[in-house]
Amino acid sequence: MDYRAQVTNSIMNALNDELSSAVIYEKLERPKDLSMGDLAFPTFVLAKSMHMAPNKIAEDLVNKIDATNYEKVEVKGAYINFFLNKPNFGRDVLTTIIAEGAAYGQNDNGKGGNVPIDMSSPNIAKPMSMGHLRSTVIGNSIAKILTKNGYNPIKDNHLGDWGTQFGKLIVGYKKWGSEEEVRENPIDNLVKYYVRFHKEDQENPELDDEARDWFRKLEDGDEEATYLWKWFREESLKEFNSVYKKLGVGFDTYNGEAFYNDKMDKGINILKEKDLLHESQGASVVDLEKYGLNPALILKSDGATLYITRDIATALYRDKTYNPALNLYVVGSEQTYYFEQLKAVLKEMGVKSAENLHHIPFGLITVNGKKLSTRSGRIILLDEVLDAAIELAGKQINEKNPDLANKDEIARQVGVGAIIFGDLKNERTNNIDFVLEDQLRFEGETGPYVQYSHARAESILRKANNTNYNNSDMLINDANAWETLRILHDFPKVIQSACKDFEPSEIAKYSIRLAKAFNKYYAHSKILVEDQELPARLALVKSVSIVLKEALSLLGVEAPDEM
RNA sequence: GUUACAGUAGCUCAGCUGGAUAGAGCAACGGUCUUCUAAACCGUAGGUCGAGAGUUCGAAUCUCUCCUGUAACACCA
Repeated sequence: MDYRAQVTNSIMNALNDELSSAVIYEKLERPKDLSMGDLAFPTFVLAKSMHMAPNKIAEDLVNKIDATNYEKVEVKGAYINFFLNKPNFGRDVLTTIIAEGAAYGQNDNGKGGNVPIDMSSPNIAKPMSMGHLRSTVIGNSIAKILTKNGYNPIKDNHLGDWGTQFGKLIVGYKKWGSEEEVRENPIDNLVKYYVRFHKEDQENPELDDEARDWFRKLEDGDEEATYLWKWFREESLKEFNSVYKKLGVGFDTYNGEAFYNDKMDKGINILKEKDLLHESQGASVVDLEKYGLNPALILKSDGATLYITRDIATALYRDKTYNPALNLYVVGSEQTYYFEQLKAVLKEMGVKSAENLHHIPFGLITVNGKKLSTRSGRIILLDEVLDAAIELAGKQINEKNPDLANKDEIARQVGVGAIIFGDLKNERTNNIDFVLEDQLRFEGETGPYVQYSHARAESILRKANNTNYNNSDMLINDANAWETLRILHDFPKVIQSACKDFEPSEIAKYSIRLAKAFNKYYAHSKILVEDQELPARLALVKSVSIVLKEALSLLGVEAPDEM
């Protein structure tokens, strides 16, 4: 039921066509305070045309409004405040949620359209750091939100498994490495070679030439180079997958950069056919002046490809394979300019999905204000952070709920939940200066707080003798429950908005609002009391449980029934 | 230097397309477990919304200028 439309109608009927219903609908606002009602109409807009003071307009108008469907309609200053009929509203909301269950809030706006999501994308032979967490977790959540909105997301782990760094890696491995070392501890040792390479090439710049040679060999299909590349890739993936498992994230495809290695000619040919490629200082560029952008470098002066060459191939492939409704790239905000260039180049090429290409940027993670970088050794290992969180969650369980069954698994859900939720709670684009203690908080507005609220709801349902709320009249006469009911009603709207903005934080904030309202209700009203309203109250608790669990699920966070 | 993004309580952040006395969470101080999980709830304290102009009935929110911070800016990704 659209209560905003109902209020709009009430106002329309009291007016003489001074405003269109669309304007009224849009002008209606939600008062901050419950004491000011549920929806409010500010009369300022009418002041000019009616030549009256807003306060006077409000007083006149309220007398013409038919208030029978409301608890009451009141004037306060220039505002007309509508108080909805709480029992009816509550019954509507609860009936809907109980009937729809986890599907509550689902819509079909996406009409099944394919949405490839470029996400996670760790680099082979480098450890996954907190930066990759962001792309992984944001992409994963957006995929779930898209599904809830009727799209068909395709999570693509666009592995960084190609590029000049492999030349460097091979040089490093051959000079200072050994097979045993890599077998024993792949990523640690590969990183060691890589870091050493960067240290030594400052003294011996000819190392860079060697690295370039090796990368050329790799591109040309040289046997040794290819063998090493494959091996490094395989070992790295093993480690990545254990982290993904811990996080509970999966992918539909792992089409890394190498996958597109033999698919780049097509893009280059289109560029040539359309005469978009120009030579500049020995390299090939596309001029983007009409977009207000610098030229995009497509081929290096030695003819080697670049990131963008592969991204063009990727776009062509996705265009052909998926005919995407949306084309998403969850990549750090430092690449915003690059994606503007990519989009412009694709537009010039006439690639269809360029129009629907969205870079979904997220803020940088720093330590003491400094950027992370593998080669300098300034890095936060994702796996270590997750383990620290899981360990702490385990400790908390031993203190608070020592008899809990399945402790390890729940510690994982809570610890990982804290990290994921912490990442998704705030606007994507905020930068984060990493402090471990900040990540390991389980109180206040955190993932565990929301999980705990859900577990409390489930606990009540377990203790209830019968949960036969299906036959309930769903009528609750309790002011303490009102805020919770209102928030439950908002869920479908929040799902749409989060999808439109590609913003998981909207879901996270919503889940906190709901958890907070429910905890308040829980603290002020006794639920398990044998009276007439018990079934309705249980329906409310069940609804809270359903929606909290679903909200967390949209974030990629699990909701244990006990913790 | 150019461009982009940011500047709100001690700290971390919310404040939707401008609207009613600027909100949370941490941290501080105080209160609430013989009764549904205290990872909770309730209260106290804490702010010239970076500065200044402008638009408007009305600005943390829109426009401009300035200050500060971060990032990007051709052979990395």
